[in-house]
Amino acid sequence: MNQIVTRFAPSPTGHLHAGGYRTAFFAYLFAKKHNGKFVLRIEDTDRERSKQEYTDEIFNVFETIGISYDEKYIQSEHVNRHQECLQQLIDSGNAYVSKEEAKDGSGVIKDIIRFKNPNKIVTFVDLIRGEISTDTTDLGDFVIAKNITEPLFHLAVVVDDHDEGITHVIRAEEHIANTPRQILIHEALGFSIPQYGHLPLVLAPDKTKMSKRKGAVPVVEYLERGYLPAALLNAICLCGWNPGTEQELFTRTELEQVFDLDKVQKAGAIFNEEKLNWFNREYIKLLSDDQKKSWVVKYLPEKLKGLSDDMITKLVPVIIERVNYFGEIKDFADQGEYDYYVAPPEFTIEKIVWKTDTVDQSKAHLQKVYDVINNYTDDWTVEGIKSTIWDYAESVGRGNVLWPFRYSLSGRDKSPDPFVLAFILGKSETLQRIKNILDK
RNA sequence: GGCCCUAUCGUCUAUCGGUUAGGACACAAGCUUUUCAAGCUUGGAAGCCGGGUUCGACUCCCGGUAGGGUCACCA
Repeated sequence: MNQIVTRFAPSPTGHLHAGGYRTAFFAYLFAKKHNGKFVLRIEDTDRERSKQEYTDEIFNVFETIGISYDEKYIQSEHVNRHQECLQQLIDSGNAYVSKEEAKDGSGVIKDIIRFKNPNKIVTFVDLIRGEISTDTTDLGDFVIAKNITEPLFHLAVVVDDHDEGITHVIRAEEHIANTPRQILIHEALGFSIPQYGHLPLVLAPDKTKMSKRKGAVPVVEYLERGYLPAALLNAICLCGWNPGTEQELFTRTELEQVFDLDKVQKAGAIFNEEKLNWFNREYIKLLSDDQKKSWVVKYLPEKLKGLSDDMITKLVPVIIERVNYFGEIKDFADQGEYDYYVAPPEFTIEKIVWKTDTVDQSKAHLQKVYDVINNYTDDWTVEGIKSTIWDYAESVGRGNVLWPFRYSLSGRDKSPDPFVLAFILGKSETLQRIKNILDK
């Protein structure tokens, strides 16, 4: 059996969102699964709308997310070949030049090239949907080139797919209606017809097609927000596809082995960002301490940049614990969440009390904590700090001691527990902050 | 509107004629060595409608409805 060759053929006319990249991943994964090749082709025949920055963006995202391609093509570099095939179609009577008024309103009469439609029923077996039949009579003699030197989409796609040896065209559902036309051109050119598989669309939250103002988050933006590339890939692949088991977390290798088109969904799906968050948290758990630290450092908010390296190292687990993606660190920082690591907090003395305690009672507990810590000489670890205070807290009520202790360090109703805070802050700063309250 | 595609919890989905319709995310409640987070336990939550076929339909067929795609000198 011939080697399978799939391709992803985006037009660089805008940002690609989850749907676009999902198409790419599925084509890539299908090729990998069957030991085939994956081709990336930039379809930039529309010179006016194509932008180099979008082409660059596609390459960058592929690089970042780790999708490799065996061959790369720029469609516009093949116009000579397209023209050649166009001429061949004209010579064989499968296409003809038509003098028509330009559609731009200028009233100019120009030559456009139309395909001579044989007006027949075209049937193909879609890899995902099964048999699809269309009466191409409805299509008329469709346009395949603006003029003899400017071939259009349908012609270019057919010629390139053939020349690049594409055996399986895996693309989005919106191309179903284009397929009969392209099959007709394949036949007219004497090319063998590839297999087609049309993926369902990734929808906006209201179940309609995505657009800039409706849920279409560019994949680069997810990457910029600090989602792990592997998590993003995993989440996108699980949207509209499942392995047939209850496994949801996959390594790249597993995906390449287990993915196949037969488990791809037929209906459109909404990409769920909550689920993406979950995937990302799962992937963060898998990171080494060093990796975690470098991600945190990369997204470190301005106000924490003066902190010592040692303190940042201690802060990493605390920060990561409550973040879905690394860009969220900034949101927490903006809410003042990390202020108490940088400087002693403002506090309201009444807030040190736990439930029914009085301020004086709470201060008495704090004084005890102060003394205990002051006399503590073992290693300054979370466990050590905890064990030195635990017995006292246990004897008079944990909340009665721990709440004022924690509040004196953070000045906030919500924060990590006091032992972790004390550990991060260090002994002298911890004592100083308790003293601040006692002196009030 | 024509043609084409699709239809299970809020979301992503399992089920390939017989199940208490399963899982995940999200949500709620409870538990856990103080708050938050995490973790653990429990819970609520679905077959679009109507006809067939069949001993038996979420599953097969037809119709309706709804949603989507496409009808460019864009891709």
